[in-house]
Amino acid sequence: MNTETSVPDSEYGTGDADRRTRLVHRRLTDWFAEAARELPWRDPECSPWGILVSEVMLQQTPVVRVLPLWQDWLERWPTPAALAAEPAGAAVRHWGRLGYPRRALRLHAAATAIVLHHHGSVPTTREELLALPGVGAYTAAAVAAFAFHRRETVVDTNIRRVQARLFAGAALPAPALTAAEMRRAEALLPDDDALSVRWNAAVMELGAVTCTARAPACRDCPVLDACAWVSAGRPTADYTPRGQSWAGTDRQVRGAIVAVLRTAETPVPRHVLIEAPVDLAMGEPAEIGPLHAALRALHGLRAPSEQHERALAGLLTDGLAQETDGGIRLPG
DNA sequence: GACCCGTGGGT
DNA sequence: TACCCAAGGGT
Repeated sequence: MNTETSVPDSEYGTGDADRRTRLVHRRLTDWFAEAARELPWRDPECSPWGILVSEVMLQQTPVVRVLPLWQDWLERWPTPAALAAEPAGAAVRHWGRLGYPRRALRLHAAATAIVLHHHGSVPTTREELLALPGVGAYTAAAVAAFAFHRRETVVDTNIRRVQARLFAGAALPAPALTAAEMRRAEALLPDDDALSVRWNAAVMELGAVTCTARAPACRDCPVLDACAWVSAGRPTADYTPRGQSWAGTDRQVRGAIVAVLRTAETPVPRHVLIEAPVDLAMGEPAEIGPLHAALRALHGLRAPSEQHERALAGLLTDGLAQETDGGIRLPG
């Protein structure tokens, strides 16, 4: 262990945290200091806006797919004001295939709110952040902690899983976040502001790269000897997660429709979206345009146009699409 | 609390 | 192949 990156005992405080907790604090923050991935939003020069954008993009989306989009996004819209100056449809268009395009809509709305209510600067407190569209309990705490160095109880899926294993001896956390988990996370949070930020980042990182859901790399774990789950013989989870259905669902159709709208230069006639051929021949991806690629995604759906009608109606209701004289397009 | 919301890579 | 999973949020 690199003692140069080790945190002095004094920084851990002498409060009620017991010896084991302090040991885990030190092990994980030391491990993080040397093993952390160099992600651009972790750069000390990264703006709070850059961090907020990263947190929204990372909601339910792996880092590797966020990286290129985050770079493009920040170059195009380096400030909340820059994004707010554009129509919401531009945000959805440049969201690309990141998934959950409503996040782009909400990020645009958040940028607008930041301009209107915060003079264009990302607010610094958890409460203010929580009021922004698309910012929930996790994201508000994460931005307050990582952008503004505040002591916040950050609880994401990684932290939940690590703590379930390390302290509860369970393979997986409960299906939904519980009050008990929140209390445990609060109790584990180091008193010191700066250390608490590192702690949050470290636990999250451990869950992301080592203490993973599927095949945890316990060999590489810096707190292996303190892990209750390992001590218990790594018992399996006492429930089976419900899979996310997709094939044949409205979500699939919505995704295909938005994919068409995203690449369309002009409004798309309604009938093109509703009566998309379900038996469109499969072609070489390099030989077909984005429009056809999206339509191809509809292949295999037994869904009649009724489902397309429903999906489109949902998109219009959600503000992801608008109807004009010429047809359907992204919101203006 | 249950359910819905996209997309693609790993196993 | 089919299923699991990913720095969640909103209703």
